[in-house]
This record gives sequence, structure tokens and C-alpha cells, in this order.
Amino acid sequence: MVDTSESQIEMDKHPSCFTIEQVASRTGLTRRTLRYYEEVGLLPAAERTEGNYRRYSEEDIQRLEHIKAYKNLLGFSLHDIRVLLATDQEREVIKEAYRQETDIETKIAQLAQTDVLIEQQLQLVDQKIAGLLEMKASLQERLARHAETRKRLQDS
Amino acid sequence: MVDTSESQIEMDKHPSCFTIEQVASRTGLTRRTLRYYEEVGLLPAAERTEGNYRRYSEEDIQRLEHIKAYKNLLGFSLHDIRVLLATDQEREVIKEAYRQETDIETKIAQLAQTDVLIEQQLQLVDQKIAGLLEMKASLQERLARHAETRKRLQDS
DNA sequence: AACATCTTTAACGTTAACGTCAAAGTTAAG
DNA sequence: CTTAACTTTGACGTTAACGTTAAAGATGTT
Repeated sequence: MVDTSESQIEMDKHPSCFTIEQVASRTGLTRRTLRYYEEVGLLPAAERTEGNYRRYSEEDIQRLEHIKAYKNLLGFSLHDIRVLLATDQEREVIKEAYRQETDIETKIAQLAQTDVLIEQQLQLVDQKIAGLLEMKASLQERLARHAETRKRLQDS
Repeated sequence: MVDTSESQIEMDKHPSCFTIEQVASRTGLTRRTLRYYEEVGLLPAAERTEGNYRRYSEEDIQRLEHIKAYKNLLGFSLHDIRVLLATDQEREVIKEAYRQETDIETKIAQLAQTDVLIEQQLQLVDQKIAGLLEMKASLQERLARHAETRKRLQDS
């Protein structure tokens, strides 16, 4: 690791071929963290070169940004984030089960099942928003009181 | 631990004398957690009885509720919370200095100083709210797509 | 006084989310 | 072809935030 960005291989700006180091420096995460996220299933297993080196795509980077936001801004655990970001993988799996399932009733039941999960997360998110709005209101109230005081002080 | 609330000692409803078990059940934290918070300096060392038992006050409970909010709603680490609560106390200190100050110009300057702290916290809260709203929208989008699919399945 | 409950401190265990190090293979560059 | 830089997979180490157990003392009840 000596050059932070473009040291290796390809001169081509092909959109879906970043080395682990490039992804690391662009996301602000470490290489270890990227491998760890793959290990625990947060990131779909990256493609490999013939030499077995990982190659990441733009979508991977997008996903990593999402993960960062969920983790740092919202304080979710990686486990919770995996549930929240169940988009790609879950959608694939469910769609597979869909194709193999001929009974429409069963399909609808499967949909409802994932909906329950999503609604649980929605509730949690709403709770957090409510708490944050409360906190925000109380902080603004303080600022307002200070403004009042300031005005009184200046009228003297 | 057999009775959750009033098993021990005092019949008197004195406002600032709760056992560790009472505080635990009222805050939803564990006794271990209360001792731990004291250990790491999040909570001021509780008063003791002659028998060396901890006794908590109303203010302690208030502070614990604050800590819980910071931790669960905002996902702050205990270390960050200690800093945040310190700035709260710092504000108190500044307020004290404020009362002793007679010069109006100085008073206004001091007000502005605490406002900076408050606005920093407000910014953080706003960031978190924005992130949560984004997440909420994406979850609702998924639900909508599922509803679409459900409709298509039923029309067949 | 005996007893069941509560409390104390001390110390070791646990889980998540990585950090760090080692041994070995890969790649671009000289 | 050699070499420096990059990568791989283990595997063990670390920190935060507690959980759990143990040994001993305290308290109110019988």
C-alpha cells in the first residue's frame, strides 16, 4: 500500500472493477472491515480476478455508504443493518422461491411474512425519529429562551 | 430479588433514597449496569448508607433516562455520552458564571458561547433525523412494491 | 438467633466489530 | 526473473458494554 488510488493494473475506467484498497480509501473503511462485512453477509461476496483478488463494483460502494450511514448516524448493529438491507439478496431468494412456488396463496403469504419484518423496522425508525424530534424541540426551546434573554439585556 | 419495588427498609416516601433494585426496575437497566455506569464516571458516585449500600436520588434517575435516550435513540457510545453530559454540566457552570457577571456585554457573549454548543448538538440531531427519514422512505417504498405484487397476484 | 433477601466488591466470561500479525500466493515494474 | 507492493486466508488480540458467578457482609422478618 503506497499509492492510495491507482497503483495497480487497469488503466481502463471500467465502472465495476475496484481493488480492495481503492474501495477502502473511497469509503473510509479498512480492508479488514470490507472482508469482515463480506464474511458476515453484509456485502455480497465480491467477484474475484484469476489471481483470486477481490474486485468491487459501484453498487458495492453504494451499499457500503448506506451501511456507514446506518451504522454511524443511526447506531444500528451490523446484524440489524443486514436485516434492513435485505434488499438484493432477500429479493433474489424470495423471487427464487416465488418461481418455484406455484400456489398463489403461498406466494402472498410469503410476501406478508417479509412485510412483517419491514413494518417492525419501520416502527423502530419511527420511534427513533420521535425521540429525536423531542430532543430537537428541547434544544430549540433553549435557544429561544436565550434569544429572549438577549433581547431583554439589550433593552436596558 | 423477589419483590420488584418496596421490599426493603423505609416506609417513608423520602424523595431521594432509592435502592439499586428500585432504580434498576424503574429505568429498565440492570444493577450491574448501574454499578458500571458509576465505575466509568457516567453517574456520580452514589451516596451510601451506614451498611455501605448505594442510595440513589431522583436526579440520578433523571440522568439515567437521559443516558438511555442518548444511547438507544442516538446510538452514542458511553464515552460520547459522558462528553455530552459534561457539556451539559459545563453549561451549568457557564450559567453560574453568568449570574455572577454584571457586565451586559459579557453576559451576551456568554450566552452566545453556550449557543454554539447547543447548535452543534442540534446539527447532529438533524443529521440523524435526515438519515432516519431516508431510511423510512426506502422501507415504505419496499412495502409499496410488495403491495403492487400482491395485487398482480390476486388478479389472476 | 436463624433465615431468606438484599447488597457489596472482585474477578472472570461474553459478544460485536473489528485490529494485527503471519505465512503464502499475485502482480506490475524494472 | 527478481523484487516491492498488493493480496489472500487463517488465527489470535482488543475494546466496549455489559453478564455471571463467587465470597462475604447487611437487613428485615420470624
